[in-house]
Amino acid sequence: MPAKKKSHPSEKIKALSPSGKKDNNFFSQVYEVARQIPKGRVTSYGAIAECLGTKGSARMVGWAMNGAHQVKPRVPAHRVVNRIGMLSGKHHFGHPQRMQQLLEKEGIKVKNDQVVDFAKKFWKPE
DNA sequence: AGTCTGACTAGTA
DNA sequence: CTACTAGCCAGAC
Repeated sequence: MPAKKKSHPSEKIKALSPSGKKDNNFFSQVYEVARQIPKGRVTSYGAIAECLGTKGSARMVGWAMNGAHQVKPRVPAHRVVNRIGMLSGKHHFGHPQRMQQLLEKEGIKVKNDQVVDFAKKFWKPE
């Protein structure tokens, strides 16, 4: 029975220790940047990673996003897509169409799992 | 302790 | 254009 148990990184976040954990710091940074994404804009994992100084570790950003669903304050993970504007993370939402719906609700047009005018909607973190 | 996977990206063939 | 590889780093087994 091929049942791969995918643990969510958020478990760690939820049980974060105020004492200080470096992994938690990285996650927090990702969330912080993600929250700065203006409504109606999107960004890419690589952009966030670069902003954090960990360019090349875009995977870690995606991994951090995996736990963003239950992090408080809420993180607009739906505004984060891959470099070509594709909703690569839609499968990680409650429903695969949830992400697209959230984006369209904010004025982002999505077609075929891709953000329309991605270059115009793209927002680069500071 | 070694191996595999992953919401990524850039480069090469 | 597509296919594959390497780098990245944390977590699960």
